[in-house]
Amino acid sequence: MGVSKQQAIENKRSIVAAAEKLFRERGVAAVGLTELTKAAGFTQGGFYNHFKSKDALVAAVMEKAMEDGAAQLIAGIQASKTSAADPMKRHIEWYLSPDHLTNIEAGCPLTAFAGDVRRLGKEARQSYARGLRWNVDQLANVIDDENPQERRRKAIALFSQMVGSLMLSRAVAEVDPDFADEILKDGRQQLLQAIKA
Amino acid sequence: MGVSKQQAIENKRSIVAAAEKLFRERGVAAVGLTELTKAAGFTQGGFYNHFKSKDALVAAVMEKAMEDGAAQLIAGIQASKTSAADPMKRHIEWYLSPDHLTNIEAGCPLTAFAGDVRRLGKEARQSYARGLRWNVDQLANVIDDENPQERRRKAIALFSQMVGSLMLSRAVAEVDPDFADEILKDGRQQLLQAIKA
DNA sequence: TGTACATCAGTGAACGCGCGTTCACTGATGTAC
DNA sequence: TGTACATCAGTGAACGCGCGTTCACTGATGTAC
Repeated sequence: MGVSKQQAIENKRSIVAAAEKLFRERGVAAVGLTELTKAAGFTQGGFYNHFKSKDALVAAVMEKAMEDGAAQLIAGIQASKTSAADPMKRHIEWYLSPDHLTNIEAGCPLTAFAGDVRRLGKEARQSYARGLRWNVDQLANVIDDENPQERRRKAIALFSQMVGSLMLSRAVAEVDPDFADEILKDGRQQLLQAIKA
Repeated sequence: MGVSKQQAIENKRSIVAAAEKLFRERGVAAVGLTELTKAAGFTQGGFYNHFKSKDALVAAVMEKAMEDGAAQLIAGIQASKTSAADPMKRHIEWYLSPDHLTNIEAGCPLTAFAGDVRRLGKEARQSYARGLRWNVDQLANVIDDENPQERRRKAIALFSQMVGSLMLSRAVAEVDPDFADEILKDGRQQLLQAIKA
């Protein structure tokens, strides 16, 4: 009650941030606005000063998640350049790491929302599709092949396998951790082998 | 009201069948028991004559989905044997077909529930993990390699890519059908190439 | 084989609860003079 | 620079609604004699 415009903008941001974490971890449908605004440090009523509906928040969250994912990918590629490492190798090793397996909240949004996105609002689905297109484009740029079409094909297949390995590993992580490890390790090994050939 | 034991068993089955369709399509959290029992042709109250909770139904649905998926896979492999086709090739072509893309209700349960399973009850998660293990075992059996360990490794990587391609394709199918097609086609092409090498 | 009665699948109203959303209110911020 | 007032982010109670679950009930099925 009585808050500077600057503070209001930061508050809106913290609602989006809290929502992103909760949506990734527990699913969009399972998280209510009361819980969500409380996690951001507010009461439910103020929510509608920032968003016209839960759906609008979902769209904002997806947009932000895609931006964060993009920034993460660029940072990884840049770091590889300065350290003279193979960016694709580095990316695969991070993507299929035990760390990324556990860290859904801050990991790749394309895997985190892969299951939910079909059921979200149109705006969120469009953000997701745009994010995926962008991701594939970036990967294609660092793939070792002189044919651009072939680079794109490889990028799509590579990324599909990364997403599939991570999703399946996460799916069984709690009840069958050994199997989860095996899936992750195997995906890493096969992909690293594939980019050498 | 007043129903033969035989009929009661069939009614329970139709609750599970209706639930499976709805859960696959819309997600477990988003489907209520009232809607669900109505879809099966009953009123909500009778539900608890068959299951002690929604969670128990979810477990039964997952169990049934895994059995159906297993039967589907076996039938596919058998059909390949009698027609002298390569079972893996046939499987990939079916898995990454436009038909399977659309038909979530009757398609592979491992992809259909890949996003949701982490958030379901323990029994359901265990069924899923068991189903995935079984699926990998079956695929390993039809892979062309004399080393059993290598067969298993290839099976895991292959299936991960199938799941990833199908998930991503489905994720963007509604808002970007061209891209969805590209993902599916590309996955198919790359996988068919991989099993030849 | 026919009758009397217990069983129990299915009905539909009701329970407390949390959902998304609305609203009258508050009070510090930010503006106009 | 100081005062008066409009703005609007945040509060917290309330809305109708559907959730998962419970319950008293019904009546055909299935059993005991």
